[in-house]
Amino acid sequence: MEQKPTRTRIVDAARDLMATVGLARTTTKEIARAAGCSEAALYKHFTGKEELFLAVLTERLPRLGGLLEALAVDPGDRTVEENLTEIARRAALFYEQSFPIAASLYAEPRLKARHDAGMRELGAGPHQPIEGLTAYLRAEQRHGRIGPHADPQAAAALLLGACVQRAFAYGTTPEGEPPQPLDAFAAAVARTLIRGLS
Amino acid sequence: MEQKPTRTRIVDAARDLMATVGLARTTTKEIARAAGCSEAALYKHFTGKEELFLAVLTERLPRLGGLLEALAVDPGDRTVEENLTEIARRAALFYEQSFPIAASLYAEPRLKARHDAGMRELGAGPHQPIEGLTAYLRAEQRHGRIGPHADPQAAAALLLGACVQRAFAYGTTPEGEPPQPLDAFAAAVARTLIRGLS
DNA sequence: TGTACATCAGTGAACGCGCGTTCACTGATGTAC
DNA sequence: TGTACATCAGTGAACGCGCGTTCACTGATGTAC
Repeated sequence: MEQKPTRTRIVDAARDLMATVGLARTTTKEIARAAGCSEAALYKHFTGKEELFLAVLTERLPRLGGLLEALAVDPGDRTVEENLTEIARRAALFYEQSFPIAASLYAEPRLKARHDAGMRELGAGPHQPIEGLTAYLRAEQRHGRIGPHADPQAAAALLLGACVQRAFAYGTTPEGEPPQPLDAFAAAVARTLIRGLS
Repeated sequence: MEQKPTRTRIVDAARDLMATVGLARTTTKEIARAAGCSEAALYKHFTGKEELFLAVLTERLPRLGGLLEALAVDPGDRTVEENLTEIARRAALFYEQSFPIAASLYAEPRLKARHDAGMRELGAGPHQPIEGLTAYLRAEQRHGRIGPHADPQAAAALLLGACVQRAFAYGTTPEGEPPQPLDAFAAAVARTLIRGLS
């Protein structure tokens, strides 16, 4: 049976523990146990625990970039509502996965600051999806498929905000299940954003 | 000079440390130092550290309930857009304050679970603002001030989501300043939510 | 009034534990000649 | 081919430190008679 490289197993193990037992209880001992190596082995691959966590954050957290940039370049032949529904669907999934880990960084501001700095250097970070979606909406606006007086940035903040909020508010229910299935949620927010309250 | 009761000083000190140095570095030693008492004194008022944190969460985190429920009962004589702008303003301020602390609970799922359970018992929690805003929007719908086919729940998720997202994405910038002043942000999201993208 | 005792908020010093990290070492693999 | 040495991923055991918690104690206040 094929064995992945030790470094990979370590980073995977750390990521899994962060997602399940939380940053505070992700100790070197537990990481080593889950990765099937000694604690000392961690220090062959990382200078210390903080570097290991940074590796998890940069190498194992999903990105949302792709879809948004692709759409901004070529909106395709789907309707705006179809596109926004798909974006909401993917964004909600993305935040469901990444929010718990990203949020836990608030408990360790030093680690968070280092991660934020690293992200900024790559031009990434939590503001990136907003900018990507804003760019897509501007493109649609140029094509005349959304109104000339609409506010793409506000619209992007609304749509992605609803997706973040879903992860934030419903990681809280007893068994963590949101009140509304993903597809219904995505369709409802996209539709409401487009039509407004009139 | 008047001296506040020791318990109050302890909870205040813990809250301040959680907000500044983060949950992980809020140690009993630092709390005692900031409160101006001995570490042993903490255990005269709380059975342990976790109980102290729960006290901070239930006694020192702001609530958003009031405004929303008041509006649901009596929408007043302001326009829907004026009301939503004010809601967005207050919600953004609310999340700015409470989000960093609430988020850091993801690092300590055990503490988070106990807090969530306590909130649920009080009928509170992060879903409460959504329900409150949904109720307000339904009231406006009955008054005919928003369209009969609009989706109040989706609209509530969008508006409050944008406010959460603001706290989440812009706690990240180098000096933490959002790109848009609060009032402009609130006006833009309220306006966009009402008018849609047409 | 004085005296004896109870109560209670708060303390200084210690305790044990679990944590991140380091150390001397091993055993497998590669390489020079 | 065999031999001597270098390299390197990984280990078991130990280390020191900082943490949350406890303990025996103090001093102020209240109360019964």
